[in-house]
Parts: sequence; structure tokens; C-alpha cells
Amino acid sequence: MSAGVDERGTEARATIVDVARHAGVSKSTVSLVLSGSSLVAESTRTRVSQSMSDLGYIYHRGAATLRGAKSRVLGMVINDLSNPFFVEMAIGIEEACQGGAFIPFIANTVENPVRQLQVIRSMREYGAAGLALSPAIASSALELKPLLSDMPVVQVMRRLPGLRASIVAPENRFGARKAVQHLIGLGHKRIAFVGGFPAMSVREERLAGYAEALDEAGLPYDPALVIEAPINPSGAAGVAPQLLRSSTAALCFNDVVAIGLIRAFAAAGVEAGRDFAVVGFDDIDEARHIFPALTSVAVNGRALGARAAQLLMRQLASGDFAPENILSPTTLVVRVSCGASRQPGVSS
Amino acid sequence: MSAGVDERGTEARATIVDVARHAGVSKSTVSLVLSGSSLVAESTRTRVSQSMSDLGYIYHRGAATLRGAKSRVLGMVINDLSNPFFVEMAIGIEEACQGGAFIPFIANTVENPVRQLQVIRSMREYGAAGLALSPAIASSALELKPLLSDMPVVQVMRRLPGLRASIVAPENRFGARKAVQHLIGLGHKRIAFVGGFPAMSVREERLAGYAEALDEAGLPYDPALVIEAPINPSGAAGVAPQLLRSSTAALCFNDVVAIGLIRAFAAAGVEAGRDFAVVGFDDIDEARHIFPALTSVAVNGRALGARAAQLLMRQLASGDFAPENILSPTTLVVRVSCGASRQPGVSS
DNA sequence: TTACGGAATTAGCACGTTCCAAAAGTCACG
DNA sequence: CGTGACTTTTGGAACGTGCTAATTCCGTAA
Repeated sequence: MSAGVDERGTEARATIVDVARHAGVSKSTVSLVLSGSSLVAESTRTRVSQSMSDLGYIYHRGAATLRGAKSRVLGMVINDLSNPFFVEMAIGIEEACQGGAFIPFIANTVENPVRQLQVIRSMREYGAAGLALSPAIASSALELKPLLSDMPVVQVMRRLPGLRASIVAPENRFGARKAVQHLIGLGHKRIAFVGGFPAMSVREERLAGYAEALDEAGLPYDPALVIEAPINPSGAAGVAPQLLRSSTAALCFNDVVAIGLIRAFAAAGVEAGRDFAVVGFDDIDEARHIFPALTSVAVNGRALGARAAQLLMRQLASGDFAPENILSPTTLVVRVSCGASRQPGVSS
Repeated sequence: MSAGVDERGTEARATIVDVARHAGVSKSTVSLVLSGSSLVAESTRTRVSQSMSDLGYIYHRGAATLRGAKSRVLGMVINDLSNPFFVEMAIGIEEACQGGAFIPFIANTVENPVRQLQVIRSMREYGAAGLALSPAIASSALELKPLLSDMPVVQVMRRLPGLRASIVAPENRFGARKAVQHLIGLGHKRIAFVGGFPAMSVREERLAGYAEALDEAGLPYDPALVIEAPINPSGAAGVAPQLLRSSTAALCFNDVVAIGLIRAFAAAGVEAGRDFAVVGFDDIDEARHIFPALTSVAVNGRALGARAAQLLMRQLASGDFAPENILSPTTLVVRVSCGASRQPGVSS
């Protein structure tokens, strides 16, 4: 009776009390119907349900969480949705949530720590039950820490040193080592590592694997071959000439860098796999399709995201938020860009 | 005094009252500080702020909206984040929100109407102020309608017939017409339209432009040349043989279909632009990079998203939710895949 | 008849915030 | 010292829901 105006107006949204009045019961009964309690008689349940749809009732979750009910929202804070790898990861998280009756909300921080702070704060303010976080590059664990207390947090893919939170990440070091071993096996002596900047956890791990493989093979670790560059196609293009001068092969920080590099090479008449060996990391969809097809260390972002979500949901169910570390396996997928079917170029 | 336990515990989150007590003021004053009111003395403001960070206070937006405050959350309901075009659109919305002090939350419906319903319901329950909606394919306006009353809703890209909500969309018909005119200008007589299914609004519009251009040129509209297919690479691959038999050129529903087609052709030894003319729609980033480079009707998803967000924020500011329609221009970007530099093949 | 027990329903407080009206404090002026 | 004007602070009633404990209803056994 208090709701039902058809055109837009100031008509307040129907509340549980309106529904109760409309159905001729108390608000407690309506609350029981909402929570699916078996206490309420079948006839009452249908009558109340009817009233709810008659009035266009919408549950007010703010009021509910206020009273102490648990929220079913998982926040996903992703650093860069324009990188297909992170999109895959987000989709993996979403898929896993569907099974567990959680609703994931995504926010894109665009690698901006300030925005990341805003976004996490918002998610907490709105009562998210847990967080899957892929931290922006220059994040400060100190700033984040107070925002993340008393809620389960899983860091996916990237890890932030000072943060006491679970980690779900690929075996970066192992994967990088395998990739460099492969290049060494093809006869390369001067192998570069391209992309990213110091203090990025993923880069450090991959770089460690790179160094390990060199060391195993008795090759020197030459800092001049470790080349920093922004994680985007033009960043890669910018260091292409330098690479050609200094080395015959490169392990790239990730596929975005590798693909940027292959394209920059192509524009200069250099063909990856024939004139220069390129290996990527992540194995995004495009790696399979680019010419020449990109050899890459496969991570399976979807599975990674799914594991993170499962861990989060398990922690929420048990109430035990003690940090756990999960390492997800990586495998080298050999295609064309590493020149596996050829010998490395003779020109030094 | 009630907060401050370091390890995880049952310690309740600090409330505005705790802060007030800690700072030696009333909760009303703290509330004023939170809202940035100029009423409160500078010295008091700093003292209260200090108490807030001392106690690790987190604003409880649920309680606030309960009392009647406006929410600053915009919901983005996106049908398919694995399509780069929609990712671009989402990023456009996000960018626009940053200027307007709104926080966008993304949800991915994976083209699943049931999930879409859940997601929209959740967003309403959590008090989203407005919605940017790119409806899933088989959405029902009837089911959606009651969920969307009394809140500004903008349909981006796609439109759902029965829905009374604003629309921000590209000039699909015009763009498709230009594309087909271009193909006709190159001498093609048998031009197919590939991808999507009936009842998809975007397809209907693009198909209308296709038909218009044929009609203008006096070419017959042959239903056998309008080929349905799922909007993904393998869907396109499935109809490639049929296309080769029936036509010499194709306008694809979008770039995802076009790229799938080009790859399927390549696998069969058919080169787009030389043996068969392919034109896409949307002009996603990959269109520029695939071989041969894809001729496509550019939409600029980022700008489209930005316009949608701006419209939404304007409506929220004014309180006037009357539906508006915004058409965003499209332009044909000619590259290689349409064979602009060659004549169409002589083989019928 | 009363007593009992289980099923179904309800009253009412609590949650953390905002907002209104009102109170208290401060200052200058006559 | 009283008055008025202005600045700053405060008490308390909402807001919509969940939960606990209490109440009613109904049928059956003593």
C-alpha cells in the first residue's frame, strides 16, 4: 500500500515491514522466509513470496550486514585488465565463485597505488567478506596493511613483501629456469632478460630462475643483459635495438613484452625464431596466434584465479585466516619464436 | 581501548562511537569530520582524524546508506570480459568515473542471463547508485525490469527492446553500410554477413546497414549469404568452408569473428585480402596486428564506455533519470584484409 | 479435564550511521 | 554585565534487518 507507484517518484523502497503488512504476518516471519528457514509453514512462505514480488521488494543488504550477517561478496582487485592474462585470472576467480555462492566484484587499479587504496577501502566499506588482490606495481605494504586486517586476503600472481596474507602464484623461478635451459640447449651464449623493473616480485623470481640456469651452464651473469622496460608493447619496442646489439636470445618478463618485441623486430626486418630467439612468459591466448608463434612458459591464469578463489572461500568457511602459500606449476610450451628447429644465428 | 588487538581475534571493528570516545567528542562531531563539513574546528578535525587512524577505523557504508545517504558506487554489468572490446569499454567507464568521485564495480555475466539476474540483484542489494549494463545475449527485459526501477540505467553497446533505459551505442547501421559500400566499390557482388544470431540488437543494426548498402547498389539481398555463427573464433571457423563456396567477401559481425575467420582461412591456405575479402567490426587492438591486418569499422570502446559513465553520473547529479539515446560515430579503417589494393578473385 | 510438546509465529532490542533541533561556547558591542 | 550574532558541538530519533526469547496454536497423552 505504501509502494507501487509506477512512474519514477520519491516512493521509498519497500521494506521487510511493508512486505509483512501486505502478507499479514510479522516482519520476523518475513525474515525467516528470506533466510529460507524450515520453520515457516509452506502456505505462509508462498504468501510472503507473493507479497515480495507484488511490492517489488529488494533486500537491503546494508541493513543486514549492519546487524552482523556475513557478506557474500568477494572483492577482486586487479592491477591491469588490459593485460589478457589478468582477465583470464579474473574469469578463473569468477568461475570458482559461482560454485560457492559468492559474488565477485572486480575493480581495476590500472597499476595505480592511490586508486588501489581507494578501491580496497571502498570494498571494505561495503563489507566485502574477502579479497583477492593482485597488487599494483608500486604498492606499499605499509599503507595496505591496516586496510586488510581481520579479513582473508589472497595475493594472486604478485606478492607484496611486507604483507601477511596468503599467496597463490606460479612457479616463476622454475619456469624461467626451464626456458633459459632450453635456450642454452639451442646453443645460445648471450641471453637477455627483458622487461619490468626491480622490486617487482614476479620479475625477481623469474630473474632468479634465469640466473640459476646460466649458472648451471657455467655462463656468466651479465647485468648489461638484464634490461628494464615498461610492461607494454611500446616499452618492449624501445629496447629492441639494444637487444639486437647485445644478445642472440631473450627471455621476456611476460608475453606482452615478448609480443611487443616480436612486432618491433618484424618492423625492422628481424624475424623472431630465425634471426633472434624470443621466449615469453604466461602463455596468453595470443602467443599461439602471433607470427611466428611464441614459445612461452605457460601459467594458466584461469586455474590460478580459481585456486585463489577456492582458498579464499575455504578460509571464509572455516574462519581460519592463517596465510597459506600455493605454488601453481608452469610448463614450457615450445613453438617457433625460440628457433627450436634452427641453430642460432652465426653473426655474433 | 576497545580495539587494538594485533593478532586476528573477535575484536569488533571500531565504530564512530569508539572514535568519538577516543577523541573526546561526540559521535555527531566525528560524523561531521567524516563528511568534510566546514562546521568543525580545525583543531578538532585533526584530533579526530588522528583517533581514526589510531583505531584503524573503517567507515561502515552499510549503516550510512541505511540512514539515507547516497551511494557512490556504479555497477558495471558486462556480458563477456574475454572479448577485448568489452574490456576496453569497461576501462573507459572506469576512467570516466575517476573524475566524478564514483567507484565502479565490474561484474562479468559470461552471457548468462541467470547470472546476470543474480549480479544485478546483488548490486541493487548493496545499494549501487546506478548501472551500466551490457546485456547478456538471451536477456529478458521482463525479468530485468522490476530490478531496474528507480535507478538510472544505461545500456552500453547492446540494447534490450522492452527496457525503458538510456542507450549509448555506436552507429552500427551507418558503419556497416560504409563497410559494404567499400566492398562493393572493390567489385564484390556476393558479399556475406557472418556471425551472431537473430534477436541480437547489434547484429540487427549491422545487418540493416548491410542490406541498405546492397539495396543502394542494386544487389539482391540473399538470405543464404547471411550466416549465423557463435561469436568466438571456433564459431567463425565452423562456417569458413560454407563462406568460400558462396561468396567472395564478408562483413563480419565483429572482430572476434573476423579474426577467427582469417585464421581458419589461413589454416586452409586461403589468404584474406588476396583470396577472400574480410571486414570486421569494432576495431579492437588485435585488428591492427593480425596478418593480414584487418579492415574494420572502428567503434572506440573506451570512448563509448566513457560516454555511458558520464551520462550516468549526470543523471545521478540531476536526479532526472529520463532515458536518453546517444549514438557514437563509427569510421571504416581500411587495412589489408579487404583486399583494397587488389581486384577480387576471378574465380566465382 | 489438564499437561505436555512440538510447530509456527512474534515482540523488541541491537547494529553504525546521518540529520535535525537545540545547546553551549566565543566574541564584540553598547 | 547583558545582548545578539556567530561558531562549534551535542543528544537522540530514525533507517531496515537478524537474532533471542517468548508466545501462541494445536494435537495428543495422562
